[in-house]
Amino acid sequence: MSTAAQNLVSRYRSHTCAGLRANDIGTQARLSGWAHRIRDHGGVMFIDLRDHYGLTQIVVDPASPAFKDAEKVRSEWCIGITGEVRRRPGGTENPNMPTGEIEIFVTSLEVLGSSQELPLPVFGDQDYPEETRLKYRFLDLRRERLHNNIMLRGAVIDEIRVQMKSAGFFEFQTPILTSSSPEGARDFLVPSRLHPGKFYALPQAPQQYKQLIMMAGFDRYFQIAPCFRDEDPRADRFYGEFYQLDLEMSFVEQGNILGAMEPIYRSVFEKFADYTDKSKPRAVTEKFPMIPYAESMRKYGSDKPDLRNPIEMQDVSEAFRGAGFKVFARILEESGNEVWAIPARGGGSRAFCDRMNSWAQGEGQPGLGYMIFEQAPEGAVLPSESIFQSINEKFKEKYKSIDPKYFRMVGRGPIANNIGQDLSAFLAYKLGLDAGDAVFFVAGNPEKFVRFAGLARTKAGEDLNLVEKDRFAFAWIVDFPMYEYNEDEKKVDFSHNPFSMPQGGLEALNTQDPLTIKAFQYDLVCNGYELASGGIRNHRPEAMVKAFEIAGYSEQTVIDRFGGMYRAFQYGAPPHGGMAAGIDRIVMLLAGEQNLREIAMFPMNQQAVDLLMNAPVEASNKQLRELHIRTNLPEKG
RNA sequence: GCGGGAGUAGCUCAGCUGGUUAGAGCGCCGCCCUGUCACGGCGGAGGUCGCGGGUUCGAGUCCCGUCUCUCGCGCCA
Repeated sequence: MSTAAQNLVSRYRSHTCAGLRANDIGTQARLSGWAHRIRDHGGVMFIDLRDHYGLTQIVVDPASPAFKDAEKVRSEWCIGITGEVRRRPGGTENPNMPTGEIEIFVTSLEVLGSSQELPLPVFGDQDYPEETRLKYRFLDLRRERLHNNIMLRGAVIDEIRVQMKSAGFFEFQTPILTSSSPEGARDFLVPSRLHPGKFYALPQAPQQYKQLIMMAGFDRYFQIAPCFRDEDPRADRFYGEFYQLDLEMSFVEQGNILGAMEPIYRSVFEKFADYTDKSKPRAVTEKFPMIPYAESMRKYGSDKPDLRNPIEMQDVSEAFRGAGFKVFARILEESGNEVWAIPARGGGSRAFCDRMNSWAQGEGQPGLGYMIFEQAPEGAVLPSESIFQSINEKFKEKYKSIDPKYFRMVGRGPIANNIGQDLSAFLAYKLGLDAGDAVFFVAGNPEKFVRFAGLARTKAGEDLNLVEKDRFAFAWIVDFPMYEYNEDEKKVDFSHNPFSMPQGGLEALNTQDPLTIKAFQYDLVCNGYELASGGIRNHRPEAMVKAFEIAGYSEQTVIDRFGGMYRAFQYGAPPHGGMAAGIDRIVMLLAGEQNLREIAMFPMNQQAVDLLMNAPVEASNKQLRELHIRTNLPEKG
């Protein structure tokens, strides 16, 4: 017997509730666990006894001295029983449970912990309000689905650790009590007792530490790192604390990092692909496509596209410029404005298009223009290939051959009527749409409408059932812009990580319009979630100073705020880069859940309250005095 | 901070246009039942309809206010 198996045996049990099989028949066994389900037939009663490992049916009848005790047992009482392992009578075996061939005839029963009436049943998989579930999280965690999710989480982290180590990474711990970082999210501050008026901050990420580890020559680093951010939560974003697979590598370019990590992410996802259905493992993208940020925004209206949705948007401004549909033609007169098409395969019905239109109005849009495609009726005047070619020249594109079926395509709806059938048929061709399909249009300044266009793409894909649910669709999003224009503060700002290396280095910073500079900055996306984010770091102090100068920070500011790193850059900094992946989101996707609370043991609610532990709470006056803190609360109204 | 949804029994929910005793399933309590595995049958207890105000002969239902939860927006380099 292994040490692990021996450790399971004690005064309370000889086996776990998953341990007994037909070859144990006739032996004495002692089990402990919870009364999962009780079936009392008067003369004979059954209890499914549950522990972490499984279920075993125990049985008592009036011949047993334990009968009286057993009759008192209720759901979720913790009990220990002794009895004889018996073969179940012919025809009463349960093939659905691993222990289904046997049962234990109980001769003694000890109540180890009784239970009040349950606020939340453990049996069954019904949904319950978050508030109840979180307040009684210990009961919720007994339930099969959540219990399994938590075990999955541990297994995923184990697997990541094994993979990272075998890929040559070393695991290091970095401080939790550290210094505030000025960029990014709101910090958690920890008052210093020894330094009155000063504060530590919890790390939003070990960003500076891991770069310093590279300066220190450790070459490859990773950590399952707790990170802390004081921002409002979402279904896919915890309040307060979360875990990242944080890693950094020296002497690498972007391709080395993506090349090192892609097989690891893929194999972790492949390993647990069958978690939701043992007979149907979910497919994982074989080669992660690399999509430039600008292309992702154009095609999918998002920098974290769900690639299970096959819809790709296109700029079709040229079809509307100067054409008969006055609304769009007028919008296009303003420079920078465009018209984008959202092709919707199978969406060619008035009912669907009207539904999309009223959805768009609910999103605060004036509406959503559309066109429905049909076969041209017999005898209709059809456009010719030469008409298509001449329209196509406006798009400055070359098409090799045109399937004649597109000449037979007719657009329906007000927009089609205004731009004419030649253009409508051409749009069907350009978007690859058939009779029975539809296309939606958004017009205006792409920077303003791109978010809505992305939502419309998602909405159409989901409503038309175009999204392939049972797979993990990965992609690298690369070439993020280094800077963006901050409308509120009317200044140029870092768009992502300020420590990223600009493409073109110092020279680009000195010569290019900052808003056109791209960074060696990349995200890993999967099914519409941002799973990881990283970059090649800017390890040259003069380039770092220049990069911050463009965003309006002086060299002295850089020294004050990133003193350790600035200093380290002066002493032989190696080229380096890395990334950080959200462990919680990875587990959530693998578990097939939509909410992070389903994969965390003791999460807070959306109000950032821990209903189980009752946090946060007021500090005592003694604690506050030691910390030299006086509260200054808003007056209650 | 803002917007959507929700709040009725221990739990999940139903309760149409206002109408007299507010229902169902699960759970709980009692009785019956010796082969169930979502066991079954009979009976019972359990409700300030989130809270406060208003309209009305009459409010779970309509109006106003307020609280709580949840999803989203802002925020999250």
